Amino acid sequence: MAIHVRPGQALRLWHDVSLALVLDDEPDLSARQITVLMTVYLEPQPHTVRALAAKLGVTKPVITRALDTMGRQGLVARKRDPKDRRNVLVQRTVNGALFLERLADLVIEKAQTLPP
Amino acid sequence: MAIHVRPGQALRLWHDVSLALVLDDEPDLSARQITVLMTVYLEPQPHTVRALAAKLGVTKPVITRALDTMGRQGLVARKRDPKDRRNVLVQRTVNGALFLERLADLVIEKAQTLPP
DNA sequence: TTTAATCAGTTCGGCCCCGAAACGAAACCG
DNA sequence: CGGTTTCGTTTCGGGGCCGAACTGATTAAA
Repeated sequence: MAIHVRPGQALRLWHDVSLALVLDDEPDLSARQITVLMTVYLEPQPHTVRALAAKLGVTKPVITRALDTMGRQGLVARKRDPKDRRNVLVQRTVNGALFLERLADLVIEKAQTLPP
Repeated sequence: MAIHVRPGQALRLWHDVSLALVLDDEPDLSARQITVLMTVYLEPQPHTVRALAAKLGVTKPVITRALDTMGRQGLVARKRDPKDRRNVLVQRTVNGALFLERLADLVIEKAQTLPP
């Protein structure tokens, strides 16, 4: 079920959602942070720091810091891998699921009200 | 011509586009910066610093700094309003239009390849 | 014409992120 | 075992963005 959009609609959609994210009072996530978050929730588990860094094309400290920040906001959680205690498994949380649910609703709402 | 998307598709679309933006080597724009940029290109001119700040719900220095950064990258230009020389008019550039054209293409491409 | 209002920009201290490099813990391996 | 690799994290110096407050320029009002 491919979705067809025209250029003006694509830009308008991206603008409207971005503006809504900027306007709400929660602190803005950076492009990298939100990409980490969505990867954790959309791609199959498990997620390690190393794998996330490779997938985004960034260094490991970037992932560590993103997990610090988003962990403080309760959007993700860390857990040591019991099989190999060098690994850290990034886990989903209720808060994170709710955040992405709201983002999805926002995209849907803005897509529906798109001018022709 | 409203566009209908389901939650999983909305998140997948946002993720795929964000990941593509993170992966390319150009420096990432912040959520505020990209919102300023799109507002300038999508909303009717003219755009002043004060009006942009009000529309995004941020302070004026945020807009000034965003214009500094994006001006350095050639995405927008500043021009004094000849009618009222206190005002700065934010103007579009070829580079900025190209950037947003690529963003629109990215959204369209990711929307087309969306799983059902 | 002097005063007040309204622009955008700058300054300030504080905070967060950046990549490269060094680090400690854990697992592997000869 | 001891040495090496592979984890994630921390440290470091540098740079950008943050809002509040202030500055300088321009316009409007009295």
